[in-house]
Amino acid sequence: MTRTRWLDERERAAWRGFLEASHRVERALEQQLKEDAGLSHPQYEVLVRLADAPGRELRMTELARLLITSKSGLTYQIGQLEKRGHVRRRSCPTDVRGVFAQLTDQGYEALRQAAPGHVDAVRTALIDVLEPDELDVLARALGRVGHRLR
Amino acid sequence: MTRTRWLDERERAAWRGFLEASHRVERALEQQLKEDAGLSHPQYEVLVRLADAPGRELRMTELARLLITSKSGLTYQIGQLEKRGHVRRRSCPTDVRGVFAQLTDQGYEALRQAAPGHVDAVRTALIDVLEPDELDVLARALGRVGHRLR
DNA sequence: ACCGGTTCGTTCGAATTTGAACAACGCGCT
DNA sequence: AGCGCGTTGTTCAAATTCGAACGAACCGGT
Repeated sequence: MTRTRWLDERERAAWRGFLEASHRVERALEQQLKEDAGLSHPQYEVLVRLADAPGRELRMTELARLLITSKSGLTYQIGQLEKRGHVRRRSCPTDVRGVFAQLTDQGYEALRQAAPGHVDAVRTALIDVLEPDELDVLARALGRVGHRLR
Repeated sequence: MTRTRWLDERERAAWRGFLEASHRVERALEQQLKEDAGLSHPQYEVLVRLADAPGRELRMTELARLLITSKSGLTYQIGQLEKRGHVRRRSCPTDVRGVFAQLTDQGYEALRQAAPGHVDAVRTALIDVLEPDELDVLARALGRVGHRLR
């Protein structure tokens, strides 16, 4: 066990900046989505992932993995979205245990209506605040960060 | 109302990278802290902010602002930390409504013990994954992002 | 066909978070 | 001094999150 390598000025700035940015961006998006579309950010992400998937459906476990959430948490959110008719559950033909979460037409429509406001918010909060070169560095660096934590 | 400016490839990569990184890093830190120190990340941050403050104490509202959390949420967490003896409440002399949250010696000690493991985790998850120049860009860019959302 | 070890999704209880409502107080202006 | 408005911290109910436990089902090797 070696002595702790504390963060120097630059590292501390990067860490604090990352923390504050992620909290504030999350907060801003949450508020915008709830206000304009009646959706939480996790719920919106569910719709996005399903819309991008073949057949607009994904297995629960796979979806949970994509959303970086717990299985039980996803069960709850899918339940909520099912109540609203945005999502439907379909049992997997090849695996009795398996369950597909499938985006309904109504869910797709909800996503279509929510998307523009959300993208605007993402731009306002993050993207349009960055210079083009910063954008690339962010994508590469944070992509690596996310990748190494899988 | 102009037509929506959707995200192009680079922007999408930056956005997704940011989202995934923040979720995974948060998750990794939460787990490490809970496991090694019995503290949640929010709780750890409370201790840090108090330790850095003059007199090791801060007003509730000010602390909530620093932590980017709700006042009610802070009330809860301070209650938890008070139970453990890490924090004590002190009423403000110049404002009857005011309450100082003050770090106890025991709380300081808990922070001292938790800090090395936490810093290690921050390095592993984020800092040591970045190149020096990426570190600077991150600090500057995300610092701006956080600042504009205040 | 049959174990042993995984994997699947849900359920359950506990912990946490939030916003609204609230009571009490400070502050500036008349 | 008194009024009006903003602030302070807490309480409350509701929503959300997580991990552990669970029953059920899959899968590979025998």
